[in-house]
Parts: sequence; structure tokens; C-alpha cells
Amino acid sequence: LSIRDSKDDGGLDGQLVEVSTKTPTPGADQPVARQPLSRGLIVATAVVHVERFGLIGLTMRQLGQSLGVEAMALYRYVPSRDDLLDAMVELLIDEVTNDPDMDSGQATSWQHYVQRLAHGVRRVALKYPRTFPLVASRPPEAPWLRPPLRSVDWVEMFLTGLLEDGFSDDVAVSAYRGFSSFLLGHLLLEVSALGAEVGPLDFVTPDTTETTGGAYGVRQFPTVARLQHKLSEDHALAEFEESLENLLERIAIMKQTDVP
Amino acid sequence: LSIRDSKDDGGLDGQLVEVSTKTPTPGADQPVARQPLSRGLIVATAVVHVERFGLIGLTMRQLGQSLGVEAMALYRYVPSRDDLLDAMVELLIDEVTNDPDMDSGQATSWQHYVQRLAHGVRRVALKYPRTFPLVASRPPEAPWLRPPLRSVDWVEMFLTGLLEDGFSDDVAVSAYRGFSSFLLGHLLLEVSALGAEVGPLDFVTPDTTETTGGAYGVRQFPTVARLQHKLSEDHALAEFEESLENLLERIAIMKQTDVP
DNA sequence: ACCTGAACACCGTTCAAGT
DNA sequence: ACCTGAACACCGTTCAAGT
Repeated sequence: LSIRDSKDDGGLDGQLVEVSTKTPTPGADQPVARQPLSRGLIVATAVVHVERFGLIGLTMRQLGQSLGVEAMALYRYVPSRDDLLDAMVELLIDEVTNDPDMDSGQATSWQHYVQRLAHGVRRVALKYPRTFPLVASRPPEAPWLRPPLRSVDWVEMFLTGLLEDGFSDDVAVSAYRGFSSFLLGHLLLEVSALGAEVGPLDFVTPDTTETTGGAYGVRQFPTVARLQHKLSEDHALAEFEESLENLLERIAIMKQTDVP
Repeated sequence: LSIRDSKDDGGLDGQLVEVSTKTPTPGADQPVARQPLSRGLIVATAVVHVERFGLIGLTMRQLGQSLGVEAMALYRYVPSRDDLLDAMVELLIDEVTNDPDMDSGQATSWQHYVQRLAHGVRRVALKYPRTFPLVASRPPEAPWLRPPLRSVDWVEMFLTGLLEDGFSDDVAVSAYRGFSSFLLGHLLLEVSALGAEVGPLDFVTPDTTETTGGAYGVRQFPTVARLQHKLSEDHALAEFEESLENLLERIAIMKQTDVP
């Protein structure tokens, strides 16, 4: 149960941009001590910018101002706004992946593993509440994945974690479905309560994307690639019924054990 | 366990706009047989437009084209684009509320009631997959609600349904939390698998909104108003832990009963 | 090598003007 | 009464030009 390491893509903690906590007015600020521009700095600043001004405030022009530069300068390092959003998502994902708490206690049970992953994701969700919804909303790398969580990396981590602990393929895939649905529902609601204005959740239409599971670019994730078929199956209704049934049971128990 | 009726706000079924199912190119279409403009028609057409072109395609100018009219004409009937989005959400909510399946079998158990509500919401989510994410994303009418689901109407329905069946306030509120988190998680993921590009989920920031539970406009929802205090409490972490625990148990059972 | 000004095709929204 | 043209302040993005 180990955690994959990732190339440092300009993590927030490394070169955290100093942005004052004063009046949040998108242009009325000191443009930050003008570090040399770089992709990593732009992405990190974008996250800070979104946490201050919201996703609606993230325009190339306003982000340029946060960096003390004209908007056009950004295009030397970032091909497009969409690519920037993807890079921001990756930054959050990497922060979960590289969380020291994730590595601690190496080989424990799958339960501990899943709990650490869940809490790791929750931690970054609460740390970047206004950026986090992007994780659930950007076009997934693997649209055939059901549910199509953004990070194939997480899926791979989750599946291998369970499989190494003796899970069968089928059960591991079912567990993944339950896990991601639970995690997304909880955290999106929790984060929205914190006041995130969740920006365009740009899921991609099935027409424009290979919904036919062409395993392009998933080769570096062997488990995901191997289980691709099972992962693409649509069990939405059955899972909906099952989760609903489970919820009803939990509510019934709450009702019975209640002392009025 | 009855369903509240609502003023007909130009429901889709009534005056469904004829839009051909041909090539989806935002302006290259017959501008529809030019019915007299009205707020109801605009909202209904907007939903159809979003289902064809996605939320990104919903600009005042393109929607104008779908109606055979210049964008500026819309402002006679719709104060702003944001107001239009809210009206679209309301249209979906009313379609759940007025679902004939919801009224059938009047006074049954709370289990049946919750199941009917869940399936009713799921039905409109699958019917309008590209519009549905707005329900989870528009600024909630009651931001102090945890989780802040859009429709106070639904919250009221849910709570009264349970209370009439003998639930205590506390358990009813807990049940609401579990229900909304489950429903949102499942349906957002299911709908995203259908290829919805979930548009700006514009949750509202706590600063700009009365996070202090000033019960403005909730007076027509007596149960929500009465339970406002309990509904505003933040139990996010405890609920997260509990749901996670429950998930782990379910996975463990799946694992045990698995025959490899 | 790195940034900027001007330009293009888009936005939402306002308002005086047309029918 | 209802719609439109022109205008304003914004977008993302490109590209020739400046340093």
C-alpha cells in the first residue's frame, strides 16, 4: 500500500505567493514581489487567486494583475485557460498524493488505507474550498470511468490498495464506485457550505470523447487499464437502489434508537 | 404526506418548444416558429437549448437565436442571466414536485415517501442531465442550510414527510443530511457520466450572504423555519466519519460474501 | 528571451431609437 | 407595446512589435 510519487509541479507549499489578507478586490492589490514568471508560479498563484476571489474572478486578465503582468504574458507558459484549470486540479491532487500522513504506517489494513485516502482528499477540499469543485468538474482524463472522477491516479491508488489486500476485481470495482460517490457527495456539499462558487464543471460530452474505452494514456496505470472493462460498466440504477436502501436502513435504526 | 402545488411557471411539458434533433450547431437552426415571447417560453427554451448545446452554449445571444430574436429582447422578461438560471432550476424542481408518481398512494410509510422523492429527483436528473447540475450549484435560497440544497421546497417536503410519521426533530434533520448528500453525490456522478458539462456551480460566498440565519423568505416553509437552528448546525466531520464507517462496513461485507 | 499593444471575435447589459 | 442598433465594459486568444 504505497503512494506514488510525482514530479514537483510547482507545489503551493514550496513557493507560496504572498498575498495579503486585506480587502479582497481583484485588482486593487500589490502585484506581488514579481518573481520570474513560470508555469508553476502561475498555477500556484491561480489557486491562491481563486481562494480569494472565487472561480468567477479567475480571468486571464485578473490573474495577470495578481502576477503583476499583462494577461498575454501568461500564454508563454500556459496554452489556454482550460489547461490552467487542469493544472490547478493536478496541484490539488498531488497535494493529496504527497501528503505525509498518507505514507505513514505503510502496510496496514485496507480500511486504514481507504480512511487515509478519504481524509487526505477531505483535507485538501477544506484547505482549497473554492478550487476543489474543479476536481469533480473538469473533463475526466478517462471518461469511460464510472463514475468519472478526475484523477486516474487516485483510482489506481484505490484499486491497487484493495487488490493487494486480497480483494477480487469485482468487489474492488464496486468498492470504488461506492467510495467515489460518497466522497464527492459529501465534500461538494461540505465545501459549498463554506461558500465555494463552484465554477464551470466542464464535464465533456460523450460524443466528443472516446466513450469507447480506447485506453489511450492509461498505460501508466496498470490496474485501471486491466479493469477498464469492468470500470466502464453502467450499474447506476442498481447502485442507486442499493445506496438508497442502505440509507433507509440507517435512518430506520436512527429512528428506533431515538429517545424522545 | 402530500405534495405542495406550485404556480405554473411555464412548465416544459405545457409549451414544449419544437427543436429539431438535427445537427447541434448553436446558431445554424430554424429559429422556431416564433411564438410570442414570454418569461415561461424563454425559460423552457433555455432548458432545451442547454440540453442540446450544454451550459457553455447558454449565452443570452445564442439563446436569442434559438428564439428567433436578438439577445436584448430577452431583458424585457428576464432581469439577468443569473435570474434565468434560477428560473431553470425552479422549472426542474417543479417538475419533481408535480410528478404524478409523487402523489400516488398518498399516505404510505416514510420509506415509500423517501423512495418516491429520490426516484423523482433522479428522473428529472436523467431527463435533463446537462441542466440538472444547476440544481446543486446555484446559490441556495437558504445558505444557512447544511447541506445547502437549492430548493427549500424539497427540504420542507422531506422534513414534514418524516415528522408526520413520528420522527423526532433531531432524527429528521439527520436523515435529511444523509439523504441530500447521498442524492447529490449519486446523481451528479451519474449525470456527469452522461456527459453533462456542469456549468458554473455558483455557490455564494458566506461573506456576501446572511450566514446568520435571518429567516427571510422561509416563512412559507414552517418546518424548515422551526428547525432552522438545528439545520444550521455544522456536523460535517461527524457525518463524514459516520458515512465513511458505514461505507467501510458495506465494503467489508461485500468482501466476505464474495466467492472468487 | 520575455513581455506588451493592438486587434479580433466574443460576452452581459443598458438605453435611446425604431416599428 | 415590443423589439433592435449602437455602445460600454468586459472576456480569451493571437501576433507583430517592442525591450
